[in-house]
Amino acid sequence: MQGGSSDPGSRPPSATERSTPNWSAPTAALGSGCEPDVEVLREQVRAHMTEHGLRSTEQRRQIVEAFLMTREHITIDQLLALVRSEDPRIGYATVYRTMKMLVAARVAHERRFSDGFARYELAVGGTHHDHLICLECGRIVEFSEPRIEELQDQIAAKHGFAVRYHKHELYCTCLDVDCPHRLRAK
Amino acid sequence: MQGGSSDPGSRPPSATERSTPNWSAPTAALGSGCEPDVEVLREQVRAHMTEHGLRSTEQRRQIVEAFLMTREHITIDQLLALVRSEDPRIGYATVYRTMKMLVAARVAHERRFSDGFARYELAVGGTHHDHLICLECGRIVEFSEPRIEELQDQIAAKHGFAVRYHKHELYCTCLDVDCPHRLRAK
DNA sequence: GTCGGTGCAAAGGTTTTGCAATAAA
DNA sequence: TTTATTGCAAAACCTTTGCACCGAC
Repeated sequence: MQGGSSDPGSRPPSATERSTPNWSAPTAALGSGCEPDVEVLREQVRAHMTEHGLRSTEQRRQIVEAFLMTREHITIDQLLALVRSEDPRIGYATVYRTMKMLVAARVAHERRFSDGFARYELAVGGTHHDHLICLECGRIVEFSEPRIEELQDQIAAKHGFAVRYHKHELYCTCLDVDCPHRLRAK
Repeated sequence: MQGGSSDPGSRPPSATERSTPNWSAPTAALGSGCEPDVEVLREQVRAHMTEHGLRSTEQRRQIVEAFLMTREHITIDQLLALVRSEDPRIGYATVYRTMKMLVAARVAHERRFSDGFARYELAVGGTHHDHLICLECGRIVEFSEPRIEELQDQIAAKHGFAVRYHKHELYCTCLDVDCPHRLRAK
């Protein structure tokens, strides 16, 4: 569905309207219990920018704020849509560049699941985790299992390697046939 | 086949010379002990083509044979280089299309590690496995660990999901400082 | 006034597709 | 002859980059 975009000319010309896949709704806020300490992250951004002589612009502020309010694995497109609702003139490239900066500041993690879109999540504490992605309802759930990490290290060692980082993604379907999140029938 | 050009011009014009990364040498043959039953796979291809009314062309034969002789996780570029050494007129698109066919015939598995290239491996029996990729020497080692699979299922179930497929990649470095495969110093 | 940031367009890099020519059945 | 396949070029697709103008400091 194209046409609805509030600013046609600001995307790469060849790109037809991108449809961010059903994975992960772009909701900006969520009210779960455990809020990561956004203030700490905000301060981390500030420190990084000062340290590197980066300037504080209105666009950056908006993009960073939109991202910090997010509790989802958000795509560039979703983030762009969010900030454009406040200022339609913000461009793609700025969002890309700002997210690169946030990754460099260790405030965001970049994830690439198998749908071709980069996604960003808050880098909360030292929490390492992996992901479960539902193929039906698009939910992305984080998990961490020390026993798996342990087995990984053993496997690597057995072959003469040490694990530096890993990628572990479980592509799933809902067990509950009536899952309210389900988007398409199977 | 048209076009007399023996080689240049057969790639997409914008593409500068592609350098397949250091991962996985394109060697066509290898003499390890356990040869997968290539004859079974060949028959599977034949059956698939008959069943779908696909025609047997010289190009397809060459590409399929080159792939079946492979014991590595081969990229399109590597495969193209192999078949071009026999017939320089074979084009990119044909290799892509043939590999898609082999995946459909369940003779090849497509893998995408995090370097942007699709890789193909023989689909031997029902063997499921995951991969360990060395960041230094480029080796790709297959592993399978039932205890991990089990934990995965438990994790998914705990969240109300069932695993359909998964991706588990260990990016490693060699433990042996003098690893003969090492390509670059750390 | 400097120099980094922004927005746009164009380019990168891998994969896919449209099309006219070609060849398998 | 009919219809699938080929090779080429161009397009698709997400991301990055070049550049002129703009704005933070």
